[in-house]
Amino acid sequence: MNKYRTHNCNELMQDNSEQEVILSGWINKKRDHGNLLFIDLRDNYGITQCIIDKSNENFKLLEKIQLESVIKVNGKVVKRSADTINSELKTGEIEVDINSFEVLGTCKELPMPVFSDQEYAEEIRLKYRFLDLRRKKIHDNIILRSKVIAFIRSEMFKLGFLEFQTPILTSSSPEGARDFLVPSRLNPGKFYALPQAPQQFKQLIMVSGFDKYFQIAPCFRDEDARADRSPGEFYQLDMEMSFVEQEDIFQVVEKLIVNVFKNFSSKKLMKEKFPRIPYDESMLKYGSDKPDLRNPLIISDLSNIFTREDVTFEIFKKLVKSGSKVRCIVTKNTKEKPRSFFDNIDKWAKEQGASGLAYFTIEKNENISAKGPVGKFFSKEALEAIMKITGAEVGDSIFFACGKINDVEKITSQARDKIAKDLDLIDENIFAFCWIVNYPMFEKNEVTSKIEFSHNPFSMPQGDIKNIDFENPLNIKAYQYDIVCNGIELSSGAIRNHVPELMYKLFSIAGYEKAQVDEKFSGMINALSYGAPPHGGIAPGIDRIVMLLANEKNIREVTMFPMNQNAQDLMMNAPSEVNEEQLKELGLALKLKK
RNA sequence: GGGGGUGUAGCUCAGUUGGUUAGAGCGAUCGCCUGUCACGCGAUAGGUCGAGGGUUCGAGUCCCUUCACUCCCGCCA
Repeated sequence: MNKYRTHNCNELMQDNSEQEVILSGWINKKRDHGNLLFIDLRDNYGITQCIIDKSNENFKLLEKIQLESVIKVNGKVVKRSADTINSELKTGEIEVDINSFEVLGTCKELPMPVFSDQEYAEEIRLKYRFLDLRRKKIHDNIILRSKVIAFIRSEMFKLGFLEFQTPILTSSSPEGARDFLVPSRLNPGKFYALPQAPQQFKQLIMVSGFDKYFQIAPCFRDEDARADRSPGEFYQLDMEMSFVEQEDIFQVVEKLIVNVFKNFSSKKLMKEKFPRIPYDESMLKYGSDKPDLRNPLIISDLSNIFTREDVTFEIFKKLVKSGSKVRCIVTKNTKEKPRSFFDNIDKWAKEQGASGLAYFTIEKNENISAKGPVGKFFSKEALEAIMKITGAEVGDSIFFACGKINDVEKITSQARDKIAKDLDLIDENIFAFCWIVNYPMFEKNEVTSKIEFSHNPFSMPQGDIKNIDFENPLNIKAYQYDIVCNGIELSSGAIRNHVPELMYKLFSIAGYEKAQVDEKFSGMINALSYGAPPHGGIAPGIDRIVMLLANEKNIREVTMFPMNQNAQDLMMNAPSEVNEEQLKELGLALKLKK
């Protein structure tokens, strides 16, 4: 018999009454009646109420023990009387009458209470993460994460995928995020990089003939944090398949995601076959390539309206003439909304750094007219044209933004979220997935005017390889796709370019010489010239999937030992300084900015 | 790199127009209490008001600088 316990803290029931048992766990809560003491004993599985009174020689000792101490109790299971049953607890029909106890782990005065639903400052939670993780909500989140990952593994094996590990110490790559660098002792002056993703390795696995690969892969990117983005490291369900087209990958991933979300959440899926939205359409209708499809608001382009003679909104007309765009959002039946509703949104837009949002409400007395600060600038015919383009009806309001296309996309995208929130249009009990497809292969850097890869340089361009229009690279689309859920980017993937000549050509457009490509991507470009199968894949973010399933807004709530916003681990004191010897051995000297 | 929010007891927070000795709940310590499950009751301890500087007869409160945490922009193929 195990010396610490005969049962865990969640399994004793009426059937066990009169049994002598041993339980071990943390003291979750004490209720001391002076001559009678209740102790809620907690372990990973649940809580059992234990009881002792002054007739027991241990009573005085047990009374004094700190919460969160670890103790072992020997006692007898007794049925509770009907009026003392606690229906909140699985073990609420019984209690353990303590005979003797032993302290297994003492506990100092707590820096933060464990048994409480209160929220605490992030700093203290992270410093004492081992205490924070005892708290029910986050404890359950971490267990959920484990179950989700186990489920995904099992589904992937069922689908015929093989799991492989890829190197953590690898080479730095010029594209993408900043790398974490690791100095090499045996090769002074040279550095490994931690992988931003196992991108090249998984393609090499395909070239090696393994057909279907997956991995719950750690990825490292040295970029600044956000609520849904851990600094430093995160996990992807990395996968790759040979001899597939885009649609084959969609089939596999849709099935997997639908299974996972149905299994681990009671929320409904808006559609089980995810809508496929071309990138250009998404940018127009939602102003973003990660639209929240729970939000019914749609953006329309009204630039042409501002070239009409019977529209006299001169500021916008002037901007449109010089190449700016006008985009708008229609809100249904908002004519009764107070002036403050509209002004707040305009004020909010200014706070976001935009020049504000113009608005009016469509009315009809004898004729169609527009009510609002800028309503007078629009003729009846112009309003009818706007209504035709946007689908707006009498009683609806229209918000306008004007600016350079990137700026106007950004502010209308944010306004779409903001207005929907203000009008309470978003159903929180839905997961709305979609595929964003047909990404452009290249984009122009606004600052340098150089052509750059817009996503993944290894993606296959669309169309007949022999007839791709390399003269107009910005028109080339790629077999590149993202999954988006409720406005959160869950993953991106692509059909890869497995043709070396084509790869060199695309890299040359982005300003890379052949020799540079050979050097920077030596492993892969070399492999592609020794019989590479057509292949493609995707890499859904595990942390974000669990975050959605756990209904959390912050990724730290589903990460066991996260770092803070400045990429510091407050519990382990990482990163830390190293001593002179270590630096010397690596051939490094520090030259810090003061 | 830039912008916003927060910072008062171990924890969560209140603190009025600048005005006496900075408060509450939880936690801790001590005492009372035999059916609680957020047990109850009483008492005690606990404060560099994030730090530094300034204005003022007087600063938790106003001003400047700075630090920490956090959210956002940039960044994240």
